[in-house]
Amino acid sequence: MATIKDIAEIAKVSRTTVSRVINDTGYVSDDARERVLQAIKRTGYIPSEYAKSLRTKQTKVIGVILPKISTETVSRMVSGITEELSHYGYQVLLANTNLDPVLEIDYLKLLKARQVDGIILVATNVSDALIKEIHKLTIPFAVLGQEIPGVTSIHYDDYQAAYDITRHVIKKGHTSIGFIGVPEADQAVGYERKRAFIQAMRDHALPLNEHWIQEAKFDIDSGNEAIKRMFESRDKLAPTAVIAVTDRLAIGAMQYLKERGLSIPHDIGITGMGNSELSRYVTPPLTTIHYHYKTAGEEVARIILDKIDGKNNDEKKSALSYRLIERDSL
Amino acid sequence: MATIKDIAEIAKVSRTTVSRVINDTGYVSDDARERVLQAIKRTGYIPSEYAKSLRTKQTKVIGVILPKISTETVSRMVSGITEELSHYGYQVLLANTNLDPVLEIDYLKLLKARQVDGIILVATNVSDALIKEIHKLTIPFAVLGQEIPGVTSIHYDDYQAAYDITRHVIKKGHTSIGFIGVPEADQAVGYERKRAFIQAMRDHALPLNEHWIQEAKFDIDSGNEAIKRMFESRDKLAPTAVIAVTDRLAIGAMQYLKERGLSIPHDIGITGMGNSELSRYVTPPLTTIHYHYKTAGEEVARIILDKIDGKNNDEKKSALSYRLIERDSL
DNA sequence: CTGGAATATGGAATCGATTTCACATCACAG
DNA sequence: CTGTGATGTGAAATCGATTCCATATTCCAG
Repeated sequence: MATIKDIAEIAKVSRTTVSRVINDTGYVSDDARERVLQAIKRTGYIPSEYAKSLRTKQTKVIGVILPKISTETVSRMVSGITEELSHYGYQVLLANTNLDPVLEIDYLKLLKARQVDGIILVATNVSDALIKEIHKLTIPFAVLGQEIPGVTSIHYDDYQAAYDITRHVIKKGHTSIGFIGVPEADQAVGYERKRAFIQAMRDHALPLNEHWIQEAKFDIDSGNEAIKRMFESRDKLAPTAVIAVTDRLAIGAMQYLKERGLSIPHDIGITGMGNSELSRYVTPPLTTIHYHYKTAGEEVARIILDKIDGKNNDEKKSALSYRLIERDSL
Repeated sequence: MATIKDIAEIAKVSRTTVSRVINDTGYVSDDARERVLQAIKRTGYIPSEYAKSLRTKQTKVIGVILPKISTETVSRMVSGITEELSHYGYQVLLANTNLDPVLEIDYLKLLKARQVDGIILVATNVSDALIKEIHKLTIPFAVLGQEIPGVTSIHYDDYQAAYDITRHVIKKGHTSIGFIGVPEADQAVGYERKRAFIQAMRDHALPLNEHWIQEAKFDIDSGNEAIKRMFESRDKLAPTAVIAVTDRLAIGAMQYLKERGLSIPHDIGITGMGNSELSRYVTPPLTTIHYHYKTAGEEVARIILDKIDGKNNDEKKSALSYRLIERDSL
């Protein structure tokens, strides 16, 4: 690999002048510029980003920490992030934690060592240890998907969305409504959505049957098992509609209902949340909430860039919009 | 941010000794080591990766160029790559080209400037310009998903897989078989799979109807339109089975067939390729080919690491296994 | 008790860029 | 013709680490 020194020698100028040509700063005679440009072309010289970063303290890299890349939600967010950042010459250093909370903190340190210009955390569960570590950070930082006190974050209005969909189900005439949630450690999906469901039911003076409120993990099978528990509870009563906090959960539940010979939405209605691609192509298509994941990625990228530029350095919250998508499952 | 110089001053030793403690090399007295460790803890010092890389010529970063992150195939591959690399302390710098061939080459240069230790290209269409650029590369390089002459690559045995599924359809008793492909610029999915289909038909002395061989793009709607063209050809004949080169194409086709009131697989059978999550949950579930995408990611990561270690520096091809998954759509 | 190996430490060069500063030349206004 | 601002260039410091080499001390074998 050629270095700036080689170019300088070939072009018979100093390294300083080569640097001036590359960065288009200061005064350079046409003659010198031409010789440098020729030398660069001949050697295929590319300036080392590492040496540059060492000197300028700018890396043009944003670290992105994510829980698991191979989910639709996350990959759409990342897609938005990379697209937006690339417009400004920034690149993304990925850190995939695979849902391991220890790795989350490790990666935070690793990214610090790489002196990335900013860090975006795509969050699901947020441990106290992580929050502590985040507050120690001195570089621009933002969270996507959850709300963390004192930290800039883009999150979905999970409460309102879940409230809306519950009200929608009620408006359709249902009074016996089941709920499939996830552990409350996930603030947004687990806690907020459940709280909204319960509140909406109370606000409409509808009864809450404890057997009808089930907790599952994030996968499809888990949704299947959760609704099974609902139907096999001793009191032999079953809801006429079920709200699942994710599409996959809803789809798992639909499997069970079909196996049991129940017709959707005739015998029982069901709704999901997330508008995954899956939700559009199952039979019947799933009524769900559409979140603008990619837009959220773009948004958080812009916020980080603003912070790097020194604008907008204070904490900021923003909730992204959603919309209810009515299909045939309810 | 504290630097090695600060630590040296606090611990009253030279920078050399601090470096020795950090990297656990050479001789350091227990006393000195203790003071350095204390200083590091007190200041929260993290060595700069940039400075280190500049000196050692090792970045511990692998560049990954991909066409589009938000597809299941790619995100599963990336998941395999990051997981495997993280075991060896490597990180991934992502370059998302969003299917822009110009960006592919730009990113290749960008990654070179960052002096990544190796580059993995997840490929769909491979232009000649790109191949030329690849051959100029001096750092470890591997391709995932396509075969490029003279370049280490992991690819799927697309020809054999497509041949197998065609034979499978024929064995089920079908003789009038349609095909939905993609442009042949995509060597693996477009060219090889089509070639295999045609060969299998010939080998079984079955007729090829030109109206029944359609070309589509990669999305679901495109599959819908392709089969529509098949059914609306003037000769009024329709195949009794259709092979689509991707699951999404197959799913688009299924939509059309359902709208037309045809029963799958009774009136017409259909198959996809890829075993996307979608394929399992559509109705009826899709017969398809399962590829081990994540395993492929792990495999290519290991190959790159071997190359970095100097082992296995020569060109290498390897084809990953697949298996036919029979479901109810055929 | 002496010489070589093992232990311990630091000075200084180095990696490849940017940036500050000093200096040289030139043009032109007054 | 002289002073001043614009133009052009390079020497040297700098960023934050690693590493080679020199040097100092200690230890033990012969």
